Amino acid sequence: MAKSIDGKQKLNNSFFEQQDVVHIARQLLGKRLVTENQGVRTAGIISETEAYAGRTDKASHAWNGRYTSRTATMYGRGGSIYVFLCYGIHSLFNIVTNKKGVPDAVLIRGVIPTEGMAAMLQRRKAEKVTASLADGPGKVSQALGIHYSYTGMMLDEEQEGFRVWVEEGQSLHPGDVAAAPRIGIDYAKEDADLPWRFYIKKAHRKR
DNA sequence: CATAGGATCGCCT
DNA sequence: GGCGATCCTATGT
Repeated sequence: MAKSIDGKQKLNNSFFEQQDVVHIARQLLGKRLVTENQGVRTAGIISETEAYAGRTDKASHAWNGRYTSRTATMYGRGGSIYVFLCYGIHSLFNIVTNKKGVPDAVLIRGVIPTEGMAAMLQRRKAEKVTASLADGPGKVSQALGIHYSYTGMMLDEEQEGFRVWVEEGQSLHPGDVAAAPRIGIDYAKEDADLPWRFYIKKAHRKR
């Protein structure tokens, strides 16, 4: 396992090649998501995730084996990133999981900022660091400088001055974590109520 | 705090 | 041509 500059353990790629995307989504809570963009480093503790279970999940872009130029990256190997444009404005950041050919992914829906506050404030056009600075999937990408054009890269791969990876972060107790239905997927019908969104309960959040 | 409406564009039909 | 794994602002309670 490689160590980053401040000594935190980067997650091994085998973590993202596990087969249970729901389990991975839960385990990512408390981990640290780090980016470097043109030399600017920003990071936050992952506080909210959602699992999307590939072909068998009606809420997934890859439902029923849907394969297009956009969703092709979901079929890459675990540990690659899937970033897509939502509502014409927002880049939504996912980490692809499972083996190559199985289009599972975890959407990162929220982080608690820990590093690079000045850069995140500037990108978010905010003046103060608050709990809402990066508590939504579009906000996460904006704060961390993740653009949808980066889709298809591997975690820890550098391209055009950009790199993103995941490190060990804070340990959580089972009671710190809540599960709930995913957001904005009413169209998924019988899959819309699956409790595949995970978040750190607010009372347990800390730096 | 809750709700409503506009922004904005690549992707799929 | 329509829409979305969202966010922000305005307005009302």
